[in-house]
Amino acid sequence: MAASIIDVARRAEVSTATVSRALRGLPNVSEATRERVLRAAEELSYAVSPHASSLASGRTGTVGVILPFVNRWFYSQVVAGIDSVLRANDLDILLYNLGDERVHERFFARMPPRRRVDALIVLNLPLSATESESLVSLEVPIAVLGTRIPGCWHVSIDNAEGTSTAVRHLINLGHRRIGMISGALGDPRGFTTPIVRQHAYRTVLAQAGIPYDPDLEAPGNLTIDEGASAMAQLLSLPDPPTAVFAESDQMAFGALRTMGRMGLRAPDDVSVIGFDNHETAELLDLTTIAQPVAYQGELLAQQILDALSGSSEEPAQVVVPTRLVVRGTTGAARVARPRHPSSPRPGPEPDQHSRTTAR
Amino acid sequence: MAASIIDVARRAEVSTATVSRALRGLPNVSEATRERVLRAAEELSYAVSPHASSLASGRTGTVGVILPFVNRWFYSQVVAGIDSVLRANDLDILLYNLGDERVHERFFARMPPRRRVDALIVLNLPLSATESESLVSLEVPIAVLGTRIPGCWHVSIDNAEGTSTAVRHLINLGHRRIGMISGALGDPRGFTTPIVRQHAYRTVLAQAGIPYDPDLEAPGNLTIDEGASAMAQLLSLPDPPTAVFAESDQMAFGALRTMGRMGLRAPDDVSVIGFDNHETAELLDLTTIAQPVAYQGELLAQQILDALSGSSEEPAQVVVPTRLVVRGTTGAARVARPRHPSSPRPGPEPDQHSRTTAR
DNA sequence: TTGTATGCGTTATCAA
DNA sequence: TTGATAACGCATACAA
Repeated sequence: MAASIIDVARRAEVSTATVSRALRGLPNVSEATRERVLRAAEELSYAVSPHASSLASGRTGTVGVILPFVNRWFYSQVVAGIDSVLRANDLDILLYNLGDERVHERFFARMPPRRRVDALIVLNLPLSATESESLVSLEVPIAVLGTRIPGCWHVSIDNAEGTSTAVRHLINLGHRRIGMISGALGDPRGFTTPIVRQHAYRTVLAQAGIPYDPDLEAPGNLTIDEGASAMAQLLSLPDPPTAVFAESDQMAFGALRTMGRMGLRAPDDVSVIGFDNHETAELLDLTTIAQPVAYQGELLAQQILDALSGSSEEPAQVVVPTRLVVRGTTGAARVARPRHPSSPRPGPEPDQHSRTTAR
Repeated sequence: MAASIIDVARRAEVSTATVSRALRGLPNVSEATRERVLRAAEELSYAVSPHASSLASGRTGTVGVILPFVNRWFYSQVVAGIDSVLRANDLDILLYNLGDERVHERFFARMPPRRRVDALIVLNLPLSATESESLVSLEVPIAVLGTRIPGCWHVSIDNAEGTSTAVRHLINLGHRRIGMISGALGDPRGFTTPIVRQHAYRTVLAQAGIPYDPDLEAPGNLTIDEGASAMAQLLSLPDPPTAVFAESDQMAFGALRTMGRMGLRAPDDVSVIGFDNHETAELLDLTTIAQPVAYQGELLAQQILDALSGSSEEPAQVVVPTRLVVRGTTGAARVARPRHPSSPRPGPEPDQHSRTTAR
C-alpha cells in the first residue's frame, strides 16, 4: 500500500496538517520542520492522492478539452498548443471527443466533467442554447474557440476577413468566375464557421459587382475526398470557375487531386486558394489563408490560467489575425479562355448568367 | 451547492447505501426503491462526485495516455482509435504529452498518473529501465504501442517485415542503388523503430547482394523539412540513388518536394516509397507501406478493457500486419542512367563502390 | 432487500 | 508556528 499523509506525519513527528502545509509550500512553516517533512516524504516515496486532495480542496488540477475531432490536423495542433501551456502549470488535460453524435448527446446528458475539472476549453463545437447553459452551470471558467458562449472567454480568427482576403486575392488576379468549396454546411450540429465564410464570399463578390451564382458553391465537408468531389462538380459546370476558394486546405488538396486527374493544372487552368496553412500546403505549393493554429490553443490555455488565478475580472475576447500566403496555385486569370471566349469585363454579365441568378 | 448522495437519500427516504446501489445498477435493489431513487436523483439533478467515488472505491474511470507528440498525424489517429473504444466504455482519457524533454523528466520524477488512472497506454515512447519500472510500479494494467515493457500488453507492427517489403519492392523494380531516409535515429530518447528499420534495410540489401554504402543512409527525423534535406543530401552524392525508402510518409513528402525543386520527377528520375499510408499519401500518389493506425489504438484500448475486466490472465501481444500500397512514385529502374552508364548487374560492384564499403 | 457505520486521504478551520 | 478535527462525498463490509 502506498504511504499516506499520516505515515509521513508520524515519521516527521508532526501533524498531518503540517505535512500538508509543508508539502504544498505554504507559509507559516518553519524551515526546520519543512525539511523534516520533505525528507520523510522522500523516504516513504510519498505522493498525495489527487482524489483525496480534490475532494478536500475542491480543486482538480485538470482542464477538460471538448472537441469534435481529435484526429484532424487543426485540432491536434490546437491541443498541442493548449497542452504546452497547461503542462507548464501542472494542469492535466482530460479529453472529451464529441465527434460521434451519440457521444455528444450522452455527454450533455451526463456531463462527465462535472466536478471533475477546474475549467473547460471548447473547440469549435456548435452548441445549442441548453447545451451551452449546461456547461456554464458547471460554474468553472470556460474558454471557447471559434463559436460564442455568453459570459465565456473567447479566441477566434476573423473568418469574414480571412475569406474576404482570399476571394479578393482571386478577384485582383482578374478572376470573375470564382467558385467556393464550403465545409460542413450540412452538418446537423450547425457549425457556424462555414456560414460566416459563405456569407463573406458572397458579400465580396457582390461588392465587386460579380453576379451571384449558386452553382459555383459546392459543399465539401472539410475532407480531402469531399473537396475532390466538390471540385469535380464545379468543373463539370457548363461554365466552370476559373478560380476556386476552398474553405480548408484539406478540401483544396482534394480539389487539386481532381484537377490532376482531369489533366488540369493550377493556376494555369484553375486557380485554387485554401484556408488554414496546413502543414502540407507548402508542400503542394498551395496559396492559402494562414491562421496561427497552435497559438490559438496557447491563448485559450492562457485565458484559463488568467481566469483560474482570478487576475482578470472580465472574460477577454481575442481575435487573432489571418494572413494571405501566396504560393503557386493562384495566378492571373487568362484573358481568353477556351470555353468562355469573351474577355473578362467589369460589371455583371446578365445574359450569360440569367439562368442561375433567376433561381 | 450541488446535491449530494445524502440529499438524494433523504428525498427518496432510503439510506445512502441504497442510493449508491440503485444508481450504479447493482442487484439486490427492489424495482420500486430503485425507481424512487432514480426519480429523486433526477429531481435534484444529482451527479456523483467522481473524486469521492474514486477515493472510496479506488477506481478512477480514467486511462492515462502517454505519448511523445499530440500534433502529429500518426499519434492523433491512434488517440482517436483509443478514444472511440474507451469512450464507449465510459472511460476518460487523461493526456500526458511528453514531447518536451523537461516535461518527460518531470513526469517521471513526479509520476502524475499515480493513483489517478485505472490503466496506462504508452505510445511509442522509448523508456529507460527505471522509467519502465516506475510505470509498472503504479500497479495498473499497461498497454504499449511499438516498444516493449516486460509484463505489459503490446501492440505493434512488424517493422522489419514492413521495411523489407518496401526495399524488396524497389529491388524487384530493378533498383540497386537504394537510399534510405531514416527517422529520429539521433534522438537522445532512443526510439527503437528507426533502428529496427535501418537494420532491416541493410539486411535486405545484403541478401540481394547489394554492397553496403553508408552514404546512402540519410537521417531525416520524421518531418517534412528534414526529409527534404535528407533527399537533397542523397541527390548530391557523386552516384545518387535511383530509389529511396523513406521511413515515414512525411519524410517522403519532403523528398518529393526536393525532387520537384530540382526538376526531378518520381518515378522517372528517382523512385520513392514511404511508410504509414498517411492521409496525404494518396493525394501525392505515393507508394508506401500501409499500417492500420487508428486500429492499433483500438486494439490498445481493447487490451486495457480486457485487463480491467480481468477476463484475460496473460497480457497479450498483438502484431498487426502492414501492406504494400503501390502507387505512382515507384517504377522500374531505367536500364541506362546518365551518370551511371553501366547497366545494373547482379552481385556487388567492388570497383565502383570500394570507397564507401571500405569505410 | 435495506440500513449502519466505517474508511478512503486530504484540506481547511479553528484553537492553542 | 503547530495541532486537533471536522468536512469532502461516496463505497462497502457487516448487520439486520
